[in-house]
Amino acid sequence: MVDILGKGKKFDLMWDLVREMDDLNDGYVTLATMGKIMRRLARGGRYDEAVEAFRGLDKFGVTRDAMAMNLLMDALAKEKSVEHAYEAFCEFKDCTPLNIRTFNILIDGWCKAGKLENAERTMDEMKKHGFVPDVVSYTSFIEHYCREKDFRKVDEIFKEMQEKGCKPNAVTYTIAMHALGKAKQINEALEVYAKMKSDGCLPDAKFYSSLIFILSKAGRIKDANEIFEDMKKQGVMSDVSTYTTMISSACELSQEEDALKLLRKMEDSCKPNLKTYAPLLKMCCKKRRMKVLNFLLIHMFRNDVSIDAGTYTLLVRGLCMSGKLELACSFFEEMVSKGMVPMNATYKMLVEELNKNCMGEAKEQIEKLMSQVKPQESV
DNA sequence: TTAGGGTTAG
Repeated sequence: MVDILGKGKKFDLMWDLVREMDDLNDGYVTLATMGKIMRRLARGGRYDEAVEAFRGLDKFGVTRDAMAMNLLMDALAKEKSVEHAYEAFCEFKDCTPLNIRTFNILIDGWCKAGKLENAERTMDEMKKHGFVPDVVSYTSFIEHYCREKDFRKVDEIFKEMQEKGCKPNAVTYTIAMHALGKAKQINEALEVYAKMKSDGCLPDAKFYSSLIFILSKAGRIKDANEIFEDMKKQGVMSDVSTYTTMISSACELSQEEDALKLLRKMEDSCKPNLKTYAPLLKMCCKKRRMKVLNFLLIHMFRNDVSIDAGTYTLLVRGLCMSGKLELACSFFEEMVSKGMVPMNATYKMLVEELNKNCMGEAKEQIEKLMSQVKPQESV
């Protein structure tokens, strides 16, 4: 069912159909389907309809249990509409089972929206319902204070967790360490790593990937490499994000050989994605390495990774800056032919360069292409 | 069914 939900009008048609369905459902509509419908509606700003879908669950023989409730809460809160999630929570809390996740979704939503008082109020409400705040609840608050760079408050929450006997986990430590690294407090970030180890909490691939990132950004390439080697010894497999971080760091240093070696090596354990290729492509444009660029495009094709609008933009701009205008034009054309609309700034940059280089014919071609696309769909 | 990173510019 979900697979044929389709996009745009097709989705609306399916949603109308589901709405008009009655007890003839016969199990075609499952909670998973309804979860996706609610998410899709919330994403389109159709909050009331998402709530309506939840209200109608009984009709399909789908139980309105805590899991169903959380799917609705998550759909609404994820789409930057924690207020709507809370409204729905108030409507259903007395007639639907709740669990700790229901509250954690709301707490995280309030924290991400910067509405701390509401987050605290929801935490109190959670306690009244007999749930004890867990590591996820506290981590949402830590994330909020990290975003605010209020590390004194972050420490306070760590202390509170200790008092309550709630152990931070790899996610909690990743958030704190990453934020300190971003705030250029690299030593404090490394202290978090030390504390984590002394607490007996095992780092995972995502944690290592963050650690490698902040070390690289701080220019501590040797340390980053050591961590990359060390994680294997600790029994944690590098994943696509670890490799992407390492590749991106090598590219920033223009270390082409190292970057390509990593790309080759990662294929033994995981598949590169668009984010892996982006820094490589950027480096090739900058260094005018057209043969390597070509190699990468073939590599991407082989790995079934197709170029998105952001990557086309990167290519067009990168090639413009390196004076490879013919190639820039052909990527621009390819982008448009795939139905993507270039940003005005990218278009202007290309036209300006073509002008400077007296490439009148190519300029006309680009202008003609641009006049055929709808500007409101700019990406 | 809940929490974790850069990623198009600069």
